[in-house]
Amino acid sequence: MIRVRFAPSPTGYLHIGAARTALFNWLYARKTSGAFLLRIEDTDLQRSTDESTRSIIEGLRWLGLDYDEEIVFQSANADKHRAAALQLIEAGKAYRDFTPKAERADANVKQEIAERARAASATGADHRSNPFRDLSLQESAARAAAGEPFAVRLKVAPEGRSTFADAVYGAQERDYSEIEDLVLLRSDGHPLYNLSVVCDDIEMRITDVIRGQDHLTNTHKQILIYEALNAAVPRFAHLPLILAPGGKKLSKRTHGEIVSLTTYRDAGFLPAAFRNFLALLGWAATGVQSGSSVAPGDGDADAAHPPDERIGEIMSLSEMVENFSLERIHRNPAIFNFDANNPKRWTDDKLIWMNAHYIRTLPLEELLPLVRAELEASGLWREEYDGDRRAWFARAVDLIRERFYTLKDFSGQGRAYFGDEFEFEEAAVKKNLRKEPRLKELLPALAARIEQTEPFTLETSEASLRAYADEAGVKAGLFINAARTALTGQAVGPSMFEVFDLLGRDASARRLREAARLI
RNA sequence: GGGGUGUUGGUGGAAUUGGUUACCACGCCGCCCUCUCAAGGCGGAGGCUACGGGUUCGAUCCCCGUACACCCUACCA
Repeated sequence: MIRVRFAPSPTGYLHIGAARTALFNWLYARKTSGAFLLRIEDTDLQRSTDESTRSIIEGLRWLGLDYDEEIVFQSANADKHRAAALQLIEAGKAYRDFTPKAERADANVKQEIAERARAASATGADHRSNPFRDLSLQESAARAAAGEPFAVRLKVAPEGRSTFADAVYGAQERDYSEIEDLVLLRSDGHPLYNLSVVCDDIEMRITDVIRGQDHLTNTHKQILIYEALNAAVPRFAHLPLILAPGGKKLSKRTHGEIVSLTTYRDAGFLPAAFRNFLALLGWAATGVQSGSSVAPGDGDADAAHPPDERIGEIMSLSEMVENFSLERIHRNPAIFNFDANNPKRWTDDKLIWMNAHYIRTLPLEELLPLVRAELEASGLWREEYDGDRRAWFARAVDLIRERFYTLKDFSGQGRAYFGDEFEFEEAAVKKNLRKEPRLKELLPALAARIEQTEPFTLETSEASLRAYADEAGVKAGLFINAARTALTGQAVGPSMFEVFDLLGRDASARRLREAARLI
């Protein structure tokens, strides 16, 4: 059985790239009827926080990615990792390195690495020239027993090469001479990343490791550890990275909240929409695109892919699962567009479009609870929306959702539909009310007509308004636009008579009168 | 310094294991619809498939080189 895992380190919020890795692991598990496990890699005690762990779990729940089995906390396995390292020493596959630990500042590691490499090539030193590499086991054990601190390094063979077939990137190989004797255990006894990952993956019986491409070259080192431990090597699939605009690495540090999953949740994105968008970063469901190569009148040619069976970009979770395959993941990095300085289009255009698409096409029953949550959060929710006015609420949401991009719009632009306290947009007041001074008298008169309209429906409200426009000698459009601003505070919105009908006679008339005061 | 991976219009992707005018979505522009704005429908602009060679009757697709980007190279993860 296929077993995959998502293994984030809880050192901050869950970001976009990690979320996609989780999604792909989940899709693969569900597609293959395998297991999707969650492991929190909290070995870096300095940086790991419970809050991050909670946000990761919340993020997965928000995305609808349920995990099987108990969460594994890597820190709980540290003793096992240490034991594994010590066992490798006994087996002669690792050695104690008594070289004093070199202190280095995080800031210039890259530079230091390059300098060290240059120096090494100048002196002819290679990765196997560690003086403690061939120390006898007895002497090594004796020095350790005497209390001398040591790190544990894996003994990498001087000759040969490591190879593996990546499900995405294909055949990979790396000469052993490129790989140093990697440290398994720090001199303070703390197990290091590569060891911990391998030990845990073995213990969790992971069959397929699906993770970011940034680990592609690390994989060779991990394979060496698997081999030293005599464990079966899993299959690997590396995912192309998601980059920031300009091809830069996505980073919490430089890009901040804008790459955090919670930002999108809090900004009113739908999990289904966000998931769909993420799935398209680095993966295409199929080569068959809706609308492509359709020969009109040639029914047979298209029989293999009837229009409704073609896979477009909009996919439900089950469609994603159905169509998912590692083979269709491609190799080049994807850029996730965002611009913190552009309030209107602060994140990827396609993501915004997709969210709007979901808002307007989701079955109403699925959207309603999401809108309810938004209204509750902004104090606009009323219990009657779930009781007497349930049908009204559904109709209101259905009417206004067409123009909305995020759930936030229901409490923002949509505010006037759910209560009397709303703001007037200055531009709308200017354009639709103040531009025609006569409206100061006409609006209350129109309100009176509205009040006399019986019954008050979509049709009768329109008839009344148009009739009064004729009498007053103005265009109906003047009243319609003025009414839109009077009733909703805005210059844009649904068909005005729908709004009259929805808000009802009394509220409509009242707001028309009140708006006259703004002129 | 070394190694790895990648490069299709602004963005995400497609192109049936080389085969006609490189396709779709988002974005952009225009038209239609119209009480506004969206949505929807229709149409358009935008690419010498990073660049330079090679193989081939033919290359987005295969090979080599260059450039650029990213990743790894740490007693970080």
